[in-house]
Amino acid sequence: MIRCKKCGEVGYIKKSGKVRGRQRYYCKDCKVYFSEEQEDKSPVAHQHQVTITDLARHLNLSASTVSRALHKHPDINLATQKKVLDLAARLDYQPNMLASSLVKSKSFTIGIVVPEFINSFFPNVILGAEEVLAKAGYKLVICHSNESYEREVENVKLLLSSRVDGFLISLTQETKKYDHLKAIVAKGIPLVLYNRICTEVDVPKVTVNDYEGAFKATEHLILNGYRKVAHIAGPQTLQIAQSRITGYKDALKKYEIPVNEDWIRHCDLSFEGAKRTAAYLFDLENSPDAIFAMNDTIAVEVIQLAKMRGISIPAQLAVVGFSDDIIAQFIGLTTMAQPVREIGKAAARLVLQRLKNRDVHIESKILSTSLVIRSSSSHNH
Amino acid sequence: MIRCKKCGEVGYIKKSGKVRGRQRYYCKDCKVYFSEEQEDKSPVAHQHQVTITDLARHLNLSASTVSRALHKHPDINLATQKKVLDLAARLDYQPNMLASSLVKSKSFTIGIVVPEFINSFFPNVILGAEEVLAKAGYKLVICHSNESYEREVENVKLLLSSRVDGFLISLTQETKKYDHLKAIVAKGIPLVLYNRICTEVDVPKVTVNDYEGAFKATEHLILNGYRKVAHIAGPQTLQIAQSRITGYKDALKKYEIPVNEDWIRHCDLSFEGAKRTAAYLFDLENSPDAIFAMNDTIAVEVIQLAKMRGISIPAQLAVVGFSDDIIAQFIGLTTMAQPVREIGKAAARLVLQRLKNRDVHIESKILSTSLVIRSSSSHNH
DNA sequence: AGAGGTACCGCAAACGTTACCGAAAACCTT
DNA sequence: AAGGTTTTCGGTAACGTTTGCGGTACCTCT
Repeated sequence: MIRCKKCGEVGYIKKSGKVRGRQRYYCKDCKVYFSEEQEDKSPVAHQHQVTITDLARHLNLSASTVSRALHKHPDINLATQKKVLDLAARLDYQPNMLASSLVKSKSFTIGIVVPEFINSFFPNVILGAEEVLAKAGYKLVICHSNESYEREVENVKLLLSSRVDGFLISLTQETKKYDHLKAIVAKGIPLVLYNRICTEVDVPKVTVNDYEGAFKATEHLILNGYRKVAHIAGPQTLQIAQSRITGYKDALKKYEIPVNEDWIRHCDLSFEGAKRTAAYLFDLENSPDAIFAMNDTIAVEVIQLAKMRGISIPAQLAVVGFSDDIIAQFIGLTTMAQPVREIGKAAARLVLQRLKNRDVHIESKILSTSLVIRSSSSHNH
Repeated sequence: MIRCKKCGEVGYIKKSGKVRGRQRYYCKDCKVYFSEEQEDKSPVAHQHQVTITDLARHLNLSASTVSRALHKHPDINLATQKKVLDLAARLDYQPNMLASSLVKSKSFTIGIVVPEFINSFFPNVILGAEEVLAKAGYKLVICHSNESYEREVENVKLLLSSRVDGFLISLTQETKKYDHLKAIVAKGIPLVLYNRICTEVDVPKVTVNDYEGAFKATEHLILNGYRKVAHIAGPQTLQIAQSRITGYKDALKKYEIPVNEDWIRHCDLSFEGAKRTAAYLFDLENSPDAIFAMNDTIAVEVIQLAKMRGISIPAQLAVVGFSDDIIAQFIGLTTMAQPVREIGKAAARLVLQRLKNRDVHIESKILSTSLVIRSSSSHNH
């Protein structure tokens, strides 16, 4: 039984609108609207953190003075500053970044989206980026797309909503549309692509010299006497996969080894995909005696399968990976090392530059790779 | 040459306060303060994202109506709603979470801090937590402390500043003080500890049955004929390290094998520390024939060193790890598997519960482990 | 044709900070 | 001492949203 607050007990109350939780009512006597009583209103706000106004009240100061004191503004008397700082420490005051970012329309955070972080590659990129950003007073918020295009788009939206000041993005293997990236650029927010890049958007990019890396990796196999070199490539959507294929092919051409298209197999970046592709190559009538894999994860799967089938490495089969993932050294995988940490740092430096100066065109950065020779491709190791 | 705006060209202007970038001046004629002209004022705000007020202006509506339309409030005419939604889509409107979190004093984000994420353990925890939280409409913001106590404290402060609604924390190996955790509890913000927990704060915790896991791992070694079982433990500060030691000792006791304190070595969670400790055990006059390592990373280092020294595994030395990290299967490491993903899920569920009902005491959750036997401890594998 | 109801929308306050502007008080000058 | 300076502080608007409350215009009954 709902009663009007003004005319007391009278029941002249009729139902009206349908607001969120509770209903609204109308009293024809008082000609007034009102809503249900909030009985479950928790009596005590359970999460009131200390605010600047609290500090001001305690010290008989204005909010602006407290704010300035906290920021050590020279206009404030040192004694007052000390009083404020002391109380802030005593009450464990934590500034509300939401409010401050809102008025400054700047959040001092950079959003990074990684497609995956089970392998050590992206975590290391993050570490590198964080190092540089921290020095510049920026925080890094990490999102991972889990190799899903939808999640990538969601992540971008989320970060846009959080009003990050800049983006560091590495694409998923399924990403074929780039509207979400273009939207970032259109809004004038600095964006840097790294590792998994695309050519469709005109922003600074950080990559390693994939072509050269693939070339050298393939050359290394050839020079070690392997003539039947296959390549397990990444998804066709990936720019880096394409570059590595070209590098692979060109290395073969240099040594006048015909390219066998059957030995170039695309595969997605899952364990199963890798295993399936490895099996395909093994089962070939004319099977290769060396495999250059797009990345270490795939290379490891190749080695695993080879072991299971009793194929000895590197006698019967040589394997070279890409990245020098942590796991590579444990299983003696020859691999093309990337300066992973440096990729993150470089990307971070580029956003910061862009943040400082939005107008000038900023160059992309191409880092170089280096071959780490281990036992999977050479008898001497 | 600075001139007073009011009295025109007259130079009666004297220097005054010292504000941020520019100076403030005082004109004794006009008796008025003013500051330098902002000449470098960029003519166009370079980052104005579309706001609700923009939409309102375009549609001749009030901000409140637009807000309600975006949230599909029933009070709004469907035609108006559609107009708003369409325009929002066309202009790629992204709600400003800063503002909305501010007024609702709720951010719908949970902060998770991990000590490290080079190994696959914590990334998987994150994946699990995210899955649960996403379903409940929460976002997860990831911070990593890099095994540094200071960074852990900083992370907590950062997350407090970001006004996260809850915390998921796993401690670093150096954490001995818990004031930062107590501060969270004092503020009434839900906190759940997982994996690297401590007993000093009374909050729900998620762990695996470390004692039992260690017991079984040790027992497995004993039952496979190894009598001289050593244990490389984690840092003494870690609760889980202690539990595992107890499990290890109790297993020995069960089979009436005397505990050799020389064979229990603490080590920090770095590669170097692990290697050093392994070397110590190898160099012992009476060296063990089996090692139960605190985690897989250490176990892997043990195996690496053994290989280098020509110690055959498992003939001369058996090794068992803990976690079933990705790497374990590649190198055939016997290990105690933890339901990693589940740890994240459980922790997430606990914060959510706590968020719903702040008063009731919430039970901690202990998940169970299972032994995965591979070639590092058994000839049959 | 009123009267009572409903559908739809706007006003304004609030969230916690920051920053511009101004002003009182304290401090120096002659 | 009187005026000029400087120091130190407060008022206030603004950032973009949300939401309670209230109003107008229309509709639907007798």
